[in-house]
Amino acid sequence: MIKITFPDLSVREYEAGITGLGVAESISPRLAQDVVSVSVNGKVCDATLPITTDAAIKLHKFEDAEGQDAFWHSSAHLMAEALEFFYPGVKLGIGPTIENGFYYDVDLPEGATISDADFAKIEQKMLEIARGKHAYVRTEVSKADALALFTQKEDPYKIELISDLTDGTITLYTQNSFTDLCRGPHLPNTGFIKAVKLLSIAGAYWRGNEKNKQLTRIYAVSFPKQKLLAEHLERLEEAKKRDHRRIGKELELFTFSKKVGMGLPLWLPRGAQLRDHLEQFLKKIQRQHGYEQVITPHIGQKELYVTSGHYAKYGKDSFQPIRTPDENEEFLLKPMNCPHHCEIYAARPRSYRDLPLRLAEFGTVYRYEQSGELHGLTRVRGFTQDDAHIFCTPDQIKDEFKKVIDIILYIFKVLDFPDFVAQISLRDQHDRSKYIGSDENWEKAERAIIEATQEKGLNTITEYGEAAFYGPKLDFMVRDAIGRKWQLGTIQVDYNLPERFELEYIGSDDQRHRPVMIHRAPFGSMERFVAVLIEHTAGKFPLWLTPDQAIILPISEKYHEYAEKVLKLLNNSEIRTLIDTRSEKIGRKIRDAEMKRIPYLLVVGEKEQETGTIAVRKQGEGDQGSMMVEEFKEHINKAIEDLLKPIN
RNA sequence: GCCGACGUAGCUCAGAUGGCCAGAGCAGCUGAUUCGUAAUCAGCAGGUCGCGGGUUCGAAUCCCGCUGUCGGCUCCA
Repeated sequence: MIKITFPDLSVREYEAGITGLGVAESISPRLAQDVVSVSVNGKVCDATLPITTDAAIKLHKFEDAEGQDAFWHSSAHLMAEALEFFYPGVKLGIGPTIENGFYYDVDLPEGATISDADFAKIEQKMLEIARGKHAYVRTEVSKADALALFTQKEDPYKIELISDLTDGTITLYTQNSFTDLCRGPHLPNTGFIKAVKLLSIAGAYWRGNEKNKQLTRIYAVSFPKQKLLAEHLERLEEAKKRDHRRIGKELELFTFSKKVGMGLPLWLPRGAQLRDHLEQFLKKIQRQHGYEQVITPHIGQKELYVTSGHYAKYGKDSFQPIRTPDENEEFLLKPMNCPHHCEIYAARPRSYRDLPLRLAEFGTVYRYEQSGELHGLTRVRGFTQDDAHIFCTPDQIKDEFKKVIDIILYIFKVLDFPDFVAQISLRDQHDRSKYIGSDENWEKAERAIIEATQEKGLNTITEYGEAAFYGPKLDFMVRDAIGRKWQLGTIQVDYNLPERFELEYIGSDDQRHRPVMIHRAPFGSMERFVAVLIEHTAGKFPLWLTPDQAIILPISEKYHEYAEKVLKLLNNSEIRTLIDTRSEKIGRKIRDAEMKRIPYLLVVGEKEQETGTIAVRKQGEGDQGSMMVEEFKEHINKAIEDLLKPIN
């Protein structure tokens, strides 16, 4: 007999060799139906794996992250089997679980194609196999046997994967007619899978390397109940409604023009107004934090970027140089503001007393993003960074860094940004060829970031290989409506540019020293920030409630006098008022047209005149009831305050 | 750049298997209606069917190229 300990620390005894499933059955048959995997001493395993010694276990259902992982991964195997059925000879890459479902990368046989028209039959086949309740059978094999199996299947991808594995740890899983190299864990059998939906198809490079062959990636999702699938699809639809591209169009915030060029946003009056609010808000914070605004031109001589090192790194993949009548002259559209700011720093001798020097600019930059990269406002070719560069002494770095973190956290808090992830991006641990600058400086910079975040008590994740080519960074990532992560705020330590531009300051020791530079942009870019802001505030924040857009609407002339009185009482210059009376011939048209844009409709009629109130209707929310004028005044002021919150 | 899908009036979309002068709703314009309040009534206007080739007696509908958008991959100073 062995002792099994449950998460609530209760203990039960079982025969050695009991499986997780067996344990579940001993508790209740209903539970056994739902158990998809089990953690044994913290390690997730098949629910059918015999447990031979005392152990602490936790049973996982589909609802648990661990359960979901096994469920979707098993579904990937199921999809692979269906694909083998329709595309004999298909070669398989990898088929992992992802955040919302799973995918399988496959190399279709010569000449074969797959498109969304094929999805239905594949789904049908998967369900057909699933209904057979085939067990997922685990086998441990030697490396040689595994290689032999996939050599026979002529699958170069699996062979490559196996080659990287150590002998003795290799397992295969088989369900029905299909065997795959896999670590597991898996569902007890295919019968758990009751609903599947293939979502999309995409090209994906083998092992994520552009130089490798491009495989066909098929995204899908599956559920243990049809209803869950329906709900999932429903959620996806709902999320699409919050897409900033859609809302931006509906609210007339921004647009794009084929003629102007792709990835070059055109801000419409209201979008510009919103963006301006944000700029004013940030400018004010920055003033309080000792930043000084500067303005620099949109172009710079090629030489500037040769000096900065950007030309060598990005020159050929950027907008190409602008020629002038002078053959020897070449200018580049600025892809970043740093070099210009370096030259401002270098404009005169600097003393340690000048530092930290914080130069800020809403600088519009142009980057030639690959055509397939463009995406609404989140990835564009011309955008405005809320940029600033802090020039400081090496001992000021950490402190300055922390102050920037404060600004970013303050902004996120004020704008009620939900979940963000603070990501520390460091060098690739293996390949250091893509970075410029000395190891020593890199290490100093990396340490400064890590310490600053620790001292700020920031929860961070660390990504290796994500650093910029000139230095490590701390990024604040936020998700958009459909779950994609975007980098918004960013802070980067840079030892390189000061060196390349030979920036100096005279220290208290009367010697020349090299300053350190911190790049930072709390919003990241106005475009991306507005995009994410729109998606996060859609439906809850009166984005388009601007102070001049409330309307007073007396229902007819006979109540005009009372309406005048109401107006006087409201007496709020922030509220634009429109009086609709027939005598003034404003009429229904204005009303109808304005209705769409005006958040509050105030109605004054007989009833109101009697009770001394006004009727209030709010766009999209219906009647707010009759209110005393003073009450409404408070109400509207509150709404305006909410709107202006980021500005004050 | 790569894989896949898509591209019809300002917006949302209809237009099997190629064939009467390309349709609807909303928005716009004109006029009527003044109606407790997001779709009042009548009329008008609005489209090189993304662009360019080709097949055909005939193409928005089929083929090719280009371009843009969307979903991914790679990239993201």
